[in-house]
Amino acid sequence: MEEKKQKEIFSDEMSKQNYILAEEYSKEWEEKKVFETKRKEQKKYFITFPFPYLNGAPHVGHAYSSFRADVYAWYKRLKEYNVLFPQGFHATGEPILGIIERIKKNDENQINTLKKFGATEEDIKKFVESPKYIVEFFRKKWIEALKIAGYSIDWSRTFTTTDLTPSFSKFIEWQYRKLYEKGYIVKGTHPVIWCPKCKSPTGDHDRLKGEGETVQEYKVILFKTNIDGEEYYLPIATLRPETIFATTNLWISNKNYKIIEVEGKKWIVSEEAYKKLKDQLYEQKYNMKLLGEIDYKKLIGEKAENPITKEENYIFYSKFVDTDNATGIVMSVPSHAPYDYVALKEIKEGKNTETGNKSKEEIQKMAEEAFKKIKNIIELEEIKKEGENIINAEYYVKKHNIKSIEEKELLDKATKEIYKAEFHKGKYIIEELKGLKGEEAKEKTSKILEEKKVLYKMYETTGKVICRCTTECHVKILEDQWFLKYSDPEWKAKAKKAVEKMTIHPEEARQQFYNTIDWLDLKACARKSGLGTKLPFDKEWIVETLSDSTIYMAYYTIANYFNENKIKAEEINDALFDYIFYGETKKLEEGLKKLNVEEKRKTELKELYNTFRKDFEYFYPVDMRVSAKDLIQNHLTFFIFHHVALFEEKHWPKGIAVNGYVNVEGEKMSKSKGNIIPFSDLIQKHGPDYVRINIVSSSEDMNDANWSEKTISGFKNRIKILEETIKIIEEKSKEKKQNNVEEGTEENFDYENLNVKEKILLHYLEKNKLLGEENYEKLKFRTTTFYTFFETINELKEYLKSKEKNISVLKYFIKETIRMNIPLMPYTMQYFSKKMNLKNIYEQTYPKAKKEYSYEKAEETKKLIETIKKDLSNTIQLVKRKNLDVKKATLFIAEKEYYDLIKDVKTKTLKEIMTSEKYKDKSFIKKLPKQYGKLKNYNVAFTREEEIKIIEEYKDILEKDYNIQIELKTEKTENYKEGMPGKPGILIE
RNA sequence: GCGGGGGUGCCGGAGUGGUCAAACGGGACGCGUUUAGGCCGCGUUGGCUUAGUGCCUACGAGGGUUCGAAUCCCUUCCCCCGCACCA
Repeated sequence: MEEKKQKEIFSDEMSKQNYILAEEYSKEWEEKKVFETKRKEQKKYFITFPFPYLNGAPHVGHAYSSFRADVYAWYKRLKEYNVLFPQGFHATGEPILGIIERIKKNDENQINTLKKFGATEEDIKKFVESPKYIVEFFRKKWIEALKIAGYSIDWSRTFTTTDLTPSFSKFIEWQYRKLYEKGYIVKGTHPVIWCPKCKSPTGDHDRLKGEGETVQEYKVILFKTNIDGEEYYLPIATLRPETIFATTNLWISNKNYKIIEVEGKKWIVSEEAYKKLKDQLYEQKYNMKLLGEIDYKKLIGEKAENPITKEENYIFYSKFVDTDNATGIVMSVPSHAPYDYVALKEIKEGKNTETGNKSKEEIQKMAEEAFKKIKNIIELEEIKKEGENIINAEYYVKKHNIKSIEEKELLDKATKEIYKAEFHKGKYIIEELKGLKGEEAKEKTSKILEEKKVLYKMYETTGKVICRCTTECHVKILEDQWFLKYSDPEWKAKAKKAVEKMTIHPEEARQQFYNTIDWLDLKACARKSGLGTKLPFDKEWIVETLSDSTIYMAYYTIANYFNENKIKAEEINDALFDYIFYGETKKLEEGLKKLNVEEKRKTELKELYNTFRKDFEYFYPVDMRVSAKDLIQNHLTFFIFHHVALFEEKHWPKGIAVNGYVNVEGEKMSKSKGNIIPFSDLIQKHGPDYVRINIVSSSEDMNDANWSEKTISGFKNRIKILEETIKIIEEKSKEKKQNNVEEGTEENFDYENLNVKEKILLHYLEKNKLLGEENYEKLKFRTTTFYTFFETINELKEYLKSKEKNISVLKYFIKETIRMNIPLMPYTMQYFSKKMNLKNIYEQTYPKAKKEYSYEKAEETKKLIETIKKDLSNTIQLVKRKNLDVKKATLFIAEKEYYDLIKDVKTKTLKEIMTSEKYKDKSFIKKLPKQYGKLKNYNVAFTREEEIKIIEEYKDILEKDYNIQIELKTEKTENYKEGMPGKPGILIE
């Protein structure tokens, strides 16, 4: 607190006031334990927000979702629910260890970030000693920030994952043993992008280069060859095995190759390939062994046999062959691969530099021979149009004007294009593949090759991937990996059922959940490094981060007892968890028996476990989980999966609300832009309520929110209006007290005797209550704010322009407005509540809309006044443009007959009206024929008398708005300006 | 590539068949209030026109359905997000 005081940087007095209120009330609420929720008779509402990761302090990005959760919690409290809103913290996994690593390496970025969040040099030194210090540091920051910001969190139930909370680890172990028993956890192998130096999978965020690259499966096909009388195999690697029907030659690089043994055959592969195959279990699966090395020169100009066509293909060198890609041996299909086409053409033209043990002429001759073999096996309509015998690749090479094998960019482009065209639109014209589509041709070819036992698989990255440690990565197949079996159809079906029954805001998100459930496959659920709980049935492994954060909400229901030391982690076991969550009495006895405690304690514990069971039954399921949309594809869906796997249907989650991301001043947040504002800075500068309402109302549904400082003024200005109104009320009641007049309450205004302005004020108040509630319910807080705050206060603003103000009405209006806006600005509303003698905000309810205050002509009255205002301002502008003084406006109410006329138009013909005696002398009758059609649809809401009365009443507001004297004339006088019903004539003087 | 969501005024964003030149919020500008600033009030913010009016052009682009489309259908271009062992 001390250091905070020093950097008082409030944007203005109002922000400062708000912060001071926050300090006062948050302390008071904490002391009174206002938000500590206990089981009671009242209906409950359990709302959660995903626990934040403790590798940083909260920033503006966290503010949005978490404020949404809190606004909803406040709202449900106003709706008389016993709201449970707990908050834990997350520390499982690598990131915290990552911080330590980076500090050790003196990473400036990291150190600056830590300092930005308030860490001192001392702190940073300590962080290196143990992750515990980092966790403690950030947890403190988080709790401080959330408390001052007015979050209505039950802190008695907080905890941090990992073995920092041993009882939680026990809970995770229970979960995993259960899933294992149910067959939802299985062992298997899995290819990952791997850093050989770090000896760990290299995720997107760990990459220096190659973000977004994934694992790709190459087909490896054996071409038989004979060198020095010995049989060897050249394993070519390809993504398009179906083109094997049109090979002309093979490509190798100019580096020496390794000779390896695979399933008893001698393969020739690049050195890099050998290492990769080793990591892809070739030793285990195919008994791979390294035999020796072979000079690439020996291979050039030799022949190898295509296993399908049995044709002999020459082996050539080409520059484009990368020994670090797949096997380092490539089959050449010049008809369908631009690289092959250009490379072969170059050799044919004698541009080849590496001829091995052969002469240049020999190689050139061989190339000529190979070139003759080029033939299309896939036909493309658009190329056929150009001419019969055009080779597809040739066409694309010409299209891009590719001259040499060096033009990599163009070649890549051409390769992509031809592949796309052939895959989607190509027709196979060879016997074996006739009539097949792209994917089918691939499959069929693979099948043939498989039968011939010349087909293998190899994994490669889709592009170069370089680890942060600057090592190049490749694909490794992880063995004995633990997986969650999200592929299980029954499990999927259950998850879908849960989604079906769930309340989801916004509704569009539901489809995304279904898609995710369908798409999820085996998911690795354990890793070897990082913080976390050990996998109970295989202690080498640690339960992976995302899968240990799926059902922890259940732990909240009992966490307080562990926090209060009523029970220790040793005093719980699987059977007892079973009892808490399933209520099996048998399990209670069984679990207690297993505990290594005294009998006396067992009796106490039995009592306690009964309480746990009751608490769990009372609070579960989760009623609403509020989170950002990026978690749909992972966490939130896992949350559903694990619940349906482990809990009874009545305890499945009931609601999920997702929201967008947060932009700052219209820009994406990013470290490089430096626009990640720490939460505490925001609160300090603007005051918690203004931060809250400003960000929560900036967006809704899945749209991205925006943090903009400018918009805060809109809230402040309107709060000022409320303040001023309260001041008016206070002054009036002082006056009354001095005069011994009894103070007015909202009950003592007589609705029937209120004037139109007041009725309208009340009408909109009641309407906004209703609309506010409707939107609160759906977490559409932007719309909520629109009604409960802007619209409501704008109405008030208009009313305040009146000369005479009904204090009782104002009092009622203010009280109801306060109640509507508690979730959006709790501290301010608490302050106003005190001033208005209302209860504390946490004891209040959402104001019920009073039907009897709805005023049927409200819309019409508003329209009438708006029309007059618009006409007045238009006319005044026009007069002013002529540089004339504007002092007075006279409004002429249309003649009485005009009102009759409008009625007549609806029922009578034009002729009848024109000839009517009644309108004979009236000037407006001359215009009637032209306007007849229009007038037929003209809607007059009021009688002449009503209209006069309304305008009379609004005279003061009009005078104030235009700073002009207004006179209302109901008779035709000098300078008469003709108007219409609902649209008086105007004379400006 | 697959899946999801979008393209509206100076900006953010309402609007999903007529009441739309487009709510609401913000910005800019002008006027009023004020010693001044802030706040507040009024107004302007596609073009032309006008004592409170009328017209034209507009809701990514093109085409269609309709008496009538920002809103429905088709085509097309563009943007954002996710695609896994990473939290």
